[in-house]
Amino acid sequence: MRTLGYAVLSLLSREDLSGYDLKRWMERPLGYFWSAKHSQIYPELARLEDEGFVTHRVVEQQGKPDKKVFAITAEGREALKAWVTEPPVGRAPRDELILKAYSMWLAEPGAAAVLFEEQGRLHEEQLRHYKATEAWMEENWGGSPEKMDFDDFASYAALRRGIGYERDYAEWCRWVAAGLKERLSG
Amino acid sequence: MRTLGYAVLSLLSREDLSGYDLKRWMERPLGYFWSAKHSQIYPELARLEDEGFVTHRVVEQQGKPDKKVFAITAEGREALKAWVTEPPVGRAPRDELILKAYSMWLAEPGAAAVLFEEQGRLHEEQLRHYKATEAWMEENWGGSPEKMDFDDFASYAALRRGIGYERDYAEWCRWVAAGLKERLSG
DNA sequence: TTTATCTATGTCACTCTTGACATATTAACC
DNA sequence: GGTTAATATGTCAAGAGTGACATAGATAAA
Repeated sequence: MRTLGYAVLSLLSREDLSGYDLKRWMERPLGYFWSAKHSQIYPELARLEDEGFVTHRVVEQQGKPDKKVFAITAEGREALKAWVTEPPVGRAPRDELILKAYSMWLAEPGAAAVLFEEQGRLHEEQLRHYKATEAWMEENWGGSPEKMDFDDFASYAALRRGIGYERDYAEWCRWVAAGLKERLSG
Repeated sequence: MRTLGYAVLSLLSREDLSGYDLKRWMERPLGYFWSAKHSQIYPELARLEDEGFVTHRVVEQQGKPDKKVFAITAEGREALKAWVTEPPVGRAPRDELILKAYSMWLAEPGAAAVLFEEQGRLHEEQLRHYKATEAWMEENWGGSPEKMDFDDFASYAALRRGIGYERDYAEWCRWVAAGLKERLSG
């Protein structure tokens, strides 16, 4: 099975969801580390159902169209559990901003500094958002990681990676921008 | 043009290279932040030549097959320069290990701890490699970033992002593993 | 002499992913 | 009554990327 299938199962292992619900989780917050569009999700759900990893029931709603709510099966949960402790398949890292940094010597230092300051602000903004979520989790999930339920700790751990990433990325952007500004005057 | 084209131009802006040379740069060190296989590189070179961004000449070698050495054109250099200060196109981040962390509550804490310790070691190893390169650069390129040539500073900046990334990633892996071990005993 | 390896260049089928197209229900607003 | 937006589910064409296939010159080792 491909990683997308496990991403879907990882959400369904916590809660029954429709394709539309999954689409929104794949935007935020799961999308912060694994994203997919609805054009991938609906065919993937059909495959997972073919393979016996999920089932669905149609739910009628008032004020909204009917929906198909998917649930993970015992086989699905077993497959997901087995996958969790397998080493991840190595993906080629691709970061366009680092590539731009590698070529920034061709550009005007001032124009490049603007870019890295802008990007730094974007990462700082994302960091603030993550920090607010972290504070909410710590308040509502027992104060410290050791006291959290295991599933809450798993969510908290994923968030902590996001915090580290954005903090470090923002700092690097500021450092690059500062280095560029030195080349402006002296 | 797609990012792959600019990755190729970014290498050719520093040095004339054959498709085979580019392939090796795309493994290491450029591959640390933008990678491509030779099956992508050769067609891309043909496209770049069609568009007038590169030219090539055939070079005969002793003891090796002939090669086509590519050089960036003035148009290619201009296109690359303009691209450098444009904001990067947002790519969907995908990190399978964070997805595994998000689902680790389904697994045995001990088995999951083994995974995160393993992955932590891999990131520490990459970090050591980067740190050795950093030391080499500082020794050979003037001691500190401000004293470096602009193109050397650009390479150094790209490396510094890698160092921050691996350091922070390794630390997160150790932190997750420690949290999992607590759930083993108490 | 055969085999393996490195250099060197290319093509092709397949998978993954995206963006556009397509349709339908219901609510809210003008 | 018409428009817009949110909910809800799907398909399809195209692009990006990988792995396998293919060929070939030259060296070195067995």
